[in-house]
Amino acid sequence: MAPRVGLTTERLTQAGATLADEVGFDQVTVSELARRFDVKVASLYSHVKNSHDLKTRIALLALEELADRAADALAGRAGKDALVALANVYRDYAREHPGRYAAAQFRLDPETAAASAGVRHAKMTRALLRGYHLDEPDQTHAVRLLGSVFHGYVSIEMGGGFSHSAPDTEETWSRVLDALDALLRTWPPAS
Amino acid sequence: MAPRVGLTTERLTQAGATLADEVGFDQVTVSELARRFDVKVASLYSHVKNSHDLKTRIALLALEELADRAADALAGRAGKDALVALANVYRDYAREHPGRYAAAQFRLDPETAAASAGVRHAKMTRALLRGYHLDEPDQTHAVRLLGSVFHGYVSIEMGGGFSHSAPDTEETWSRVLDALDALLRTWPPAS
DNA sequence: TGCCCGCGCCTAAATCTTTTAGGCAAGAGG
DNA sequence: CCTCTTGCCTAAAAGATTTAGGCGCGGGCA
Repeated sequence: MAPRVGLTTERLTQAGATLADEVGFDQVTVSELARRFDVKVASLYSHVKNSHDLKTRIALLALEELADRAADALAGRAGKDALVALANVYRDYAREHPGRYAAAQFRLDPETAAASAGVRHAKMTRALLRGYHLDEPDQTHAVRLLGSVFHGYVSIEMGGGFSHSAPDTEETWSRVLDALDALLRTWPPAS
Repeated sequence: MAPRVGLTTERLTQAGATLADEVGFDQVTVSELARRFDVKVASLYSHVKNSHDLKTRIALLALEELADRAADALAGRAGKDALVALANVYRDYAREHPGRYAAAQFRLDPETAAASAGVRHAKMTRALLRGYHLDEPDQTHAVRLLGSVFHGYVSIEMGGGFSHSAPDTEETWSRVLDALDALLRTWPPAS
């Protein structure tokens, strides 16, 4: 028999992410992963604590990848240019890697979340907003609005929620970004 | 033994929804449901086709409940009043019934989705937008934007994504609705 | 070179969920 | 009063999760 396959936590996480993209994040199973490595299931338990641990690692991987892409996209851009670039990072990532994107939504316990790349995401959105000259607490409100729109749009679109309706989602997406840009430039005062 | 417990598809769906709120939608299992009815697992399979069928029914139930609440909330309201009311229906429902809300996001196959209360939701959002005098295709863009913000905000908030940051989410929520109202009143033309 | 020891993968086993097939009996309708 | 539907049962197979413990190969020791 092939003596040693060379399992590591990192390889398992990577393979898990690939598997997620292929079959969906919640179909990611320790058994299926073992099958792919042609290895007995129990062998994986030396590298990941359990199924939940595996999923957490995939989630953290996805968050890192997303943050890396976002950082690249924001480099050298400002204003609406940066807004569009960041928005497209999320949308494109979700399309290219649906399983990983779903993983990025995996509910992490607070300590894990605090140590994750999630904080980088928040920082980048804040950096983006510097171009719109919003003071606190409006900046935080805007960060949350942008997060909501990006996540909400992408997840509804990927869930097929916008299908079979008339204007294609491409056009809506660009008009939504126009609208957000306009909104950020003239952020309304508290009512 | 208790001869007949009185299982029906409806009671199972209801109990499944309650279970979802208690333990989370993806912890809803045929076995757990059987346990709650103090009945053997196989007995449930005369009432629901399988696990996926059960979850679909819970999803449809949640969509109906949400649509009913939305219809109530919109009755007699217009403009920003209606906007805030509808937004709060989603947010409150998610807080009261997290499992059901998660169920409402369950990916339905196209035919099922078309026959679901999902279409009522779209119609109500359009009704709301009549107060803002948007013509097609802008109205559709706005429907999608509102759906994205509502869903995105609620799911991030429930996932703890907004926790431990300074301005409380209550304030952000009201400012986001202010912003959306302002945006809809001055919807920017195509760039 | 030879040995040994830890790590990587194994077997075994318990527990749980899903799903199908077939059976018995209680209660509704004639 | 009989029968037939149907509601819940037993039985069983298949797959997932997780733990406990074993054996051999390769790298580091002498």
